[in-house]
Amino acid sequence: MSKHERDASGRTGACCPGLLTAPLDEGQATELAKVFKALGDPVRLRLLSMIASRAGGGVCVCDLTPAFDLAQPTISHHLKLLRQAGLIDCERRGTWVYYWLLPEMTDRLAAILARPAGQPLPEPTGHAGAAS
Amino acid sequence: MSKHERDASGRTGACCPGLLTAPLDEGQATELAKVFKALGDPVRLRLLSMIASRAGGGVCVCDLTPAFDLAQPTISHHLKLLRQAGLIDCERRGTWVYYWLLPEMTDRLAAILARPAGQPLPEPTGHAGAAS
DNA sequence: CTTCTATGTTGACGAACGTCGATCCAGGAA
DNA sequence: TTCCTGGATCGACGTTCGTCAACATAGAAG
Repeated sequence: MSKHERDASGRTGACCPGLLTAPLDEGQATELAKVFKALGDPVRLRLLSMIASRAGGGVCVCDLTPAFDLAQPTISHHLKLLRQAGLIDCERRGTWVYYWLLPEMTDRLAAILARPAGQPLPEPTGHAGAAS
Repeated sequence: MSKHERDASGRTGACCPGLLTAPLDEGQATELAKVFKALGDPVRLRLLSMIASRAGGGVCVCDLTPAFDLAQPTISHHLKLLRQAGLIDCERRGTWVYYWLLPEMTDRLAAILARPAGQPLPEPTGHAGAAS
């Protein structure tokens, strides 16, 4: 089921030291954008969090669907996108299909968004007083 | 310039301990999805990385535009989306407009995507041998 | 075999998105 | 003032996305 259809999963070419330290090239940006785009939908975010927070063995689709006011094919479609983004994987066990998180991808995103240590935070020029 | 038009910047209601530990509710998901959607475009990712990697004082739009094969209004539009997502802010200095990163937002995203410590990684039930 | 249930797939529709040309606004220079 | 330049806004176009109903598929149970 998780055969050859991952688009932006494993290899990025490098370890991606973060997009906050050096401008990333077009290829990296395109690949990363696919994953972020997969996260750019409330339904998929909730699906991912429901799957990720169930730490054991995987979550059955039949547990996910009733949490939404959406038709079953819609849920299936969102799960497919999350899978193609390399964020989750799935397996059929008898009648049901179970999904689980691929923490490598979320780890990678977290590392990319985190700044090295305590980046200088370039001397507030008078602005930067935005978020609470 | 950075007045009242941020949509998903500051307050989330809580500190958001991460979407990997507990299923997030509809409101949190909707708000988070706006930010991830802003990151879900290669051009915006490159813009953000170019802005973020210039640690001092901000980047002029005139330094950003020539890096893309896009018309100037398109770049302006992408910058606006990044600003509405609370990821960057800008200021006019004379003739030019300078953009800079709002690290609070990227910090928040990184924290949300990171798992608490070394999450159990739920005893591979036979699957989980997917990636690489 | 047939039947039932749980999911994935297909095709279509409206809405949102990315892009552009044209235009407008803000500042600096003459 | 009038010009010019950097950047934002507007309106429109084609593409992509989210959603659904209909259908297809995979196992389990008769």
